Amino acid sequence: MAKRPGSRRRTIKDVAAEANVAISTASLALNGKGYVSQDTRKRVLEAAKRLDYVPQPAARQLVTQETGNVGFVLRADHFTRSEPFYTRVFLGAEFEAEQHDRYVLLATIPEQYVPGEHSPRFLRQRNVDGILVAGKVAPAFLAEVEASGLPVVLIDFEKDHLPNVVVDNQAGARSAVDHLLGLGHQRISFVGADMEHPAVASRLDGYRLALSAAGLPSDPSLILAKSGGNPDRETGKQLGERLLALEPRPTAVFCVNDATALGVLDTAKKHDVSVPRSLSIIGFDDVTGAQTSIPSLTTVRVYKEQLGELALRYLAELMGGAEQHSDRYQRGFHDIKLPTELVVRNSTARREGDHE
Amino acid sequence: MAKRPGSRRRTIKDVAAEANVAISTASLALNGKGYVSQDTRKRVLEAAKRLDYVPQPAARQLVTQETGNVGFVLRADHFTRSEPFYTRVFLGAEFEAEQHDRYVLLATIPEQYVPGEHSPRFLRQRNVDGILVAGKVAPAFLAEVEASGLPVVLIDFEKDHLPNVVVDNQAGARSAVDHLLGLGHQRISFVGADMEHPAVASRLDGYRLALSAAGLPSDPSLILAKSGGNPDRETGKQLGERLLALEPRPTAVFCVNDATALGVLDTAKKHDVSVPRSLSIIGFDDVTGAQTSIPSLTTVRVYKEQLGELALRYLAELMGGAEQHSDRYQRGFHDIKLPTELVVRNSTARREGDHE
DNA sequence: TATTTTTGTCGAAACGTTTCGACAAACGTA
DNA sequence: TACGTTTGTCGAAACGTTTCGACAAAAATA
Repeated sequence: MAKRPGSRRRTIKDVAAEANVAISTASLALNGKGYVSQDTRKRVLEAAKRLDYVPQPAARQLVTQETGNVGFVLRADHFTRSEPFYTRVFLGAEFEAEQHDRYVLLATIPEQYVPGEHSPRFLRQRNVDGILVAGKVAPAFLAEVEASGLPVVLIDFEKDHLPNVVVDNQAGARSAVDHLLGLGHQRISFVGADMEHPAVASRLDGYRLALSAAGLPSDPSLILAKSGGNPDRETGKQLGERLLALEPRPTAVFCVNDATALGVLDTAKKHDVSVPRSLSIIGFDDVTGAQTSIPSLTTVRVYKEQLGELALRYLAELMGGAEQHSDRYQRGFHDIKLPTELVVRNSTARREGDHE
Repeated sequence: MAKRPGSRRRTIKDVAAEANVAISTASLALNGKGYVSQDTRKRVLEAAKRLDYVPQPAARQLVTQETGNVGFVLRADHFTRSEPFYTRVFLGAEFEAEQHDRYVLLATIPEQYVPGEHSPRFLRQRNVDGILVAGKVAPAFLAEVEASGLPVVLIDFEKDHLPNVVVDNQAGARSAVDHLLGLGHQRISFVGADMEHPAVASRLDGYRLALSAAGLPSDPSLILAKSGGNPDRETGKQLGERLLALEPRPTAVFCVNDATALGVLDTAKKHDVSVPRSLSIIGFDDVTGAQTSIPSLTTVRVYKEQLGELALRYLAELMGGAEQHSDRYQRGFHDIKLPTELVVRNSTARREGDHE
């Protein structure tokens, strides 16, 4: 492990010499390309191992004109928010990148993005071969990325025709509301914010679908939504007040995410409304706080690491050979939907007085 | 902004041609090295700007034998914990790295580190010129880093003689306890866990120092500490129970961090002990949740981004010219202590019945 | 058997920078 | 004036890889 101070880094030249072949042959053998006999391949590989040879990325990059890096961009406020959602997505991407022998360069951009000023450095320097964009970002940024001509995959966000990997929000929401319906609830509210966000919109769709599939009318007064803003705990608290004021009061509520669900829970506690006895609450995401709240939160689990993993794999496909790439393109597989899982905890229960 | 599809990337050769100088001269001018006349320097710079020239990192790396990258390593569980402490540290480092035209490669390691198996890829591939290590990590990892011979700076953690950047925990703790003393409290408890952690130990030192400076005896029964474990909210809840059981009950408590402080607050609420009227609570770190808790938490603010910034600057110094480096070394400036700031909110108050 | 195709190996060129050494002009100083 | 030093510029080498084209031996085909 320890390097002798004077020991030069081994190069492919050393390996070639050790294996008694030409440099080019060594390269071929190492990369499994072209015609190399069994015997020499083995000799080269052994020599490489013996010398502890590690190829120098810079040299390869220079000739292949690829950087071996992918960029990962998200909004700073998303990255530093207390629920490490995107941190997990990033780690998933980083993990998968390792399999592809690539590095992930992280860059954050502000919510209010100004193209020239806030552009990620690797974009200006063209130090990446592809880009992952996680979460909602300013349109101006996406325009810039598109203009760069680099392959890009969006994560947890949709825009135009851009390739993306998203949670199956609609199906997830549906499973949540179906769960409530199965518990005998009929008057089920929806709580959410930032309705323009595609993910939020899909979750509302799922809510509506579940209700209509159950033959229930869709009552607009049950849909409590702030059109702008962020679906955070504070918003949940506020909308929780409106929820409790409804007449008659809903017996269950589907919240657009766990943060708002926890906010609604706060408000319920404040007004001494027993959860889940008088009110069932269900969230979405399965954040860390969902397990430790009192009561613990029934929610729809999202596999965050997998989101990053799949996105990177997709991006790798777009970057590698243009053939497969256009294949996928032409077959119209532009988005990948990641299934969710309903996690039943203690914030939901059979409707009071309901007899199965 | 948009690249014409067929347009080759500009090279220094293009710039040289445009400015009518040799490639070597262009390089000199661009990098501000050697002797270049005012006039030609200007011509080269203008040509570069006109052509939108961006040097290709790989080519430079190949000749300088530097990677231009620094590694940032931390434990996965630290990175994904819900308080984005290290995320902020990372962003600070990344920001500063930009000034030095370097990229930061992030790698996480597990708590139980096995050298061969979990080694960050950039360490094996030697794809970094220096390493930042944030937070507590396994000794085996640090040994590996040391053996690699790469310059390293620890952040928020101390080990042996390794250069580090840490919060001035002792002074911060002292300011916290001084604040409580100033409010008339005399019976002040300490709540913490993971006492072997250098930062925790320093905070306890600060606590003791403040008390003895005030002429108060150090009462061991007031020090509630789990020796192992993590100082998290759950731990705070548990130790909170022990705190409230003390006879006579302390009127104030200094918690080793905000997470435990919030846990103590939970317990106080549960037992209907009014905060801050009957019990003053003060934390450390100023996490996001400290502002929104009820009551909001008085705490010691830590400048997380600055921690990363300073660490990277320090590392850059160690990587750049060996002269300055050894200078600092020999002068013994191995650690940098970052000042804290007391943030007074609503969880601390004058001792009941105390008259200034 | 004669010819083409496949297999295996090699030397050399290329990628885009920095830096070394050579050289000459301009500028000091004796 | 003569000579050393500073200033300015340049060509060429070097960094460590991949890949191209040449070549020959072996194998397949006619």
